[in-house]
Amino acid sequence: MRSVVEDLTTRARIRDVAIERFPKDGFAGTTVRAIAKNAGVSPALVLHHFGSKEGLHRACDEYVVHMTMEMKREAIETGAYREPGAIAATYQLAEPTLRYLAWTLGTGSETAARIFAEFVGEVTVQLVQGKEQGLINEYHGDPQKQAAVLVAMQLGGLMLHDQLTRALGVDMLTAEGLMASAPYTLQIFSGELFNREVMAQTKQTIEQLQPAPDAKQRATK
Amino acid sequence: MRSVVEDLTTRARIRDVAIERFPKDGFAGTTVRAIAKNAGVSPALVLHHFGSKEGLHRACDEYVVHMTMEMKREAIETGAYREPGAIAATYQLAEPTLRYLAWTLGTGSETAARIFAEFVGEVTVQLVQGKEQGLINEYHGDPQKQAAVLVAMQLGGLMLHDQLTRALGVDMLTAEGLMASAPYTLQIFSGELFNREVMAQTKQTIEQLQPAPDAKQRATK
DNA sequence: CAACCAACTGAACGTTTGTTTAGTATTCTG
DNA sequence: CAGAATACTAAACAAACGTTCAGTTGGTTG
Repeated sequence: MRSVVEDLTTRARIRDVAIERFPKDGFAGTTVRAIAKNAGVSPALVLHHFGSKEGLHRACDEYVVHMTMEMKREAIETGAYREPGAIAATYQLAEPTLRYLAWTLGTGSETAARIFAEFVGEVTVQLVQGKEQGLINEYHGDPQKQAAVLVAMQLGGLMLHDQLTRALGVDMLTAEGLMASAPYTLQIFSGELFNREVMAQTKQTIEQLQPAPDAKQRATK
Repeated sequence: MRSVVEDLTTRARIRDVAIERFPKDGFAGTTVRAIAKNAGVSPALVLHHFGSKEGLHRACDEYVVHMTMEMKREAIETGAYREPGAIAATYQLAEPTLRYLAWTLGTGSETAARIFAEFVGEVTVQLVQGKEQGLINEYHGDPQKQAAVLVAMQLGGLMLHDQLTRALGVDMLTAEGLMASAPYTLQIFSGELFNREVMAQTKQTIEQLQPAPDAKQRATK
């Protein structure tokens, strides 16, 4: 909606400050006055540009969603990412944007649902297409559900970036951090971590405990 | 610290209301008055019991951490959980407790770090011991780092419970939800999802791009 | 029964909150 | 260069905030 050219305006500066502060102190915990002070303007100007504090929140959401989609689209076009997919590309976003993204996902807001659904949709396509191309062996059950579980796993690393950064000793919001964690992720995904027999047995046990996918509406115990 | 017996007091009721509201509206977004109203007491009583709003926050943290550790200890003693470990047992906690846990993990607080480290510590032991017992084939590099990545993945499902609940059609904060997602998780962990050759190639590419684990302190780019 | 202590409330406190309003610079437009 | 729109501020507003304080209740103890 807003072009990149006019994106260095005072309005943009205010928004960028908000994007930085909201994840840190929460929405209610971030005051309009604090944002204004950080942006070097009066509190009234913040509301002049965004109507209300909630309006500023919406503008931040929109911007971050826009940037995320843009980054993914670009990554897909240039092919500059590898399996398991779209999320890896996200890490090319600026750090505050990533922090905001992780924060939003945890709020359970409508924006969070939108972003999650977007990721799931894309990974679903990658699963189905990948299967045809031989990149994917076999997904369990519904590809959309398989994608959702996969996306949740990947985003877990994003949402817990602070903890992972400490554990791995590399900033997880940078490409370097993603690279550092990738071998560990791949070790898990490759099936080389857990013993095959134990897993197969566990899988069988779980599937026996569960009703068949068709048999719905059973009385609870 | 506090026994289970005296845990149905007014004090406990106030704390339980706080545990329910903090994840929903955030710390700053939850008012002492709202908590008092929900607990059916005066705002002054909240501060009488907990000293301050921040004191209430600490009490909630302590309680949830205590319950989490207790649940894990019990699960380990009875052996009532399977790989990949300690996190699965956590799902036996009450739903508000789980929501609070997920929220805290996202705040990056000291409590979050404590809980994460606790999980990582336990999973690390499981990895090392599991390898001796043949349950674990081979972890990549440092077992603690491998555990951290594993824990982050698993907790991703917890933190994104709202989204996963929608995607899978089962409440992810119940044992039923965990069971429903398990086959999808296992499909990923078993190595049956992604093509082996593609993964091996990706792994090799990444390891080539990275310096050897020993060679530290290289100039950036 | 007196003395005490913890549980609990109503009312008020000073502060901070988001927002409004009236007005001043600055920039665009014909 | 007049005029209109836009960018921006200082000051003030009512509402809501966390917290305090003085006081009441109800059970326990000597």
